[in-house]
Amino acid sequence: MGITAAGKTRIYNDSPNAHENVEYENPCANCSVRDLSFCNCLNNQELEELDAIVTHLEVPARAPIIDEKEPAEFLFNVTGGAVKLYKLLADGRRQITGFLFAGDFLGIAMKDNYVYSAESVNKTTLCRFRRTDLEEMVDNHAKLSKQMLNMASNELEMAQEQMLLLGRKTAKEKLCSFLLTLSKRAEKRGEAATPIYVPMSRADIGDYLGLTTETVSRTFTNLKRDRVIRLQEGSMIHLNDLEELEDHAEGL
Amino acid sequence: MGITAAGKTRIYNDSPNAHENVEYENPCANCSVRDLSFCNCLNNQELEELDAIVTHLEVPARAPIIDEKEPAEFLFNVTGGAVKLYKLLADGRRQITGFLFAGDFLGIAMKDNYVYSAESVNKTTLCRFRRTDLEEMVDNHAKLSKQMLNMASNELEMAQEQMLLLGRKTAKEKLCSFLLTLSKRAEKRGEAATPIYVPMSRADIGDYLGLTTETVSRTFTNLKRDRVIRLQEGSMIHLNDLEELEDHAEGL
DNA sequence: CGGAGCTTTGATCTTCCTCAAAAACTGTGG
DNA sequence: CCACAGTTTTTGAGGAAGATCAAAGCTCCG
Repeated sequence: MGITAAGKTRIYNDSPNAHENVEYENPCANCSVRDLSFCNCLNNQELEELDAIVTHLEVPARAPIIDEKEPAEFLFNVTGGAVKLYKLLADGRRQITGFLFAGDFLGIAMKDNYVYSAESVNKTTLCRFRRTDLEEMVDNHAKLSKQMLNMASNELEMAQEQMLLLGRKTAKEKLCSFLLTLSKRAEKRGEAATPIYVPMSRADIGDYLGLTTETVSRTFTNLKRDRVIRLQEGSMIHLNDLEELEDHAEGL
Repeated sequence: MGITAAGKTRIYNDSPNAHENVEYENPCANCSVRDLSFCNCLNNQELEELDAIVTHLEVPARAPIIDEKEPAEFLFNVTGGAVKLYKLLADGRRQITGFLFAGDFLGIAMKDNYVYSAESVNKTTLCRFRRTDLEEMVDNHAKLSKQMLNMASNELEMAQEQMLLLGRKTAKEKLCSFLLTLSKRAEKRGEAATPIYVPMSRADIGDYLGLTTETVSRTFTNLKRDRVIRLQEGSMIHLNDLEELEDHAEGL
């Protein structure tokens, strides 16, 4: 079951007052997260082409978005909220392979079938593209193709960093690396490096770092005790000393 | 120090009898691993363009090829042998992020500086390209760009599978998954699914699977005892039952 | 106010790591 | 072809990080 399931999603275009809002005339050109997204390489005319094939969606927390092994009909761009990507083993063990935030693209590494599942972490907004539509557009716009390659290259680098984390870091190093990465990504989106918004559960963090919920919780407790971090209201975490955190992340 | 270091590498073009061998007239067109490589999408004329920018190298076992953080001047295509890619932590802990074999490309995920190091496992042959040369060619040939995106996409999928392995699998599952992956890749290169050639050391395998040398060795011993595998001459490993191995790899 | 789900804490257990030494293999020179 | 030095692999004993099992606190909502 994907996000097309009835009752789980809302399509912006269906909203009763869409025609009243001038922004809906050129949604892509006026998109607030465009300069974070793959489409920032397109000019206004090309953005209109994109408008013609895009559907805007909003999904609640914990809504399935794609399912591993299902036909890869749609690709997405995250415009708000957060998404987790994950793979499962037969007995239910789960590995979260990444979190996506505003501006991140979902579906780069795609065959004819999805090779992982995706679920929203909190309330999330997405641009949805039919894969065939977007592929056609990529074929006709070399800069889009270059952009995609660039994004794939970045994801690959992040994946390699995550392999180092999963294979060789301790629980404390893993958690510090995670917080630091969230901080750096927030900065890239134009947000503050601290405090950072950490909407995912302890279980999600554990499944991302190759730890159990309990170990994540205990490690958080230790970091609080050692005044490395401070938990704040509304899932915000303050990082007391980025340099120190960097050292902890590398095992120094 | 990279493969350009004196005494470490031999450049085929420099071999004294290069002009005597008709194959050197159109090396790329006559390349034996072309249908495994990125360049299989090029026609004969384009292969000549490629010939103009390629250098053929041979490196012995355990030769450094690229070093993390050095300027990314060259990209490579592996034509024979095996290469390991790895990242290091400050205290020497190492994570091997992948092994490359004939037909595999080295350098997809590249910024201006290398983001990982690479070293030959055994005697290895490579095509070397200056990054600027290859990028220019990619810019002028849309099918090359598409090919690169495809390869990046495949690597990303492998990376995600490896994250699942590193984060959530047991030692036995890790080793079975590793052997099975080697087998499947050998098949893709047109080799037999078993026995498979496993030239890397126990330490390398450990650093790839997030285990110690000792644990790898012990797990091998168990697999031999349980008649899952049989070690043969010359680093060959016979897989007794691929289906059974598949089950062990998934924890079934 | 009450209940479901999430987080934290505690006690115990297991897998894998570490340290150590023996065994097997590799390549080299005599 | 063999001896031997260096390296890699295997095996063993003991230890530690993190997993598991269990229960108590919190939080968020209806």
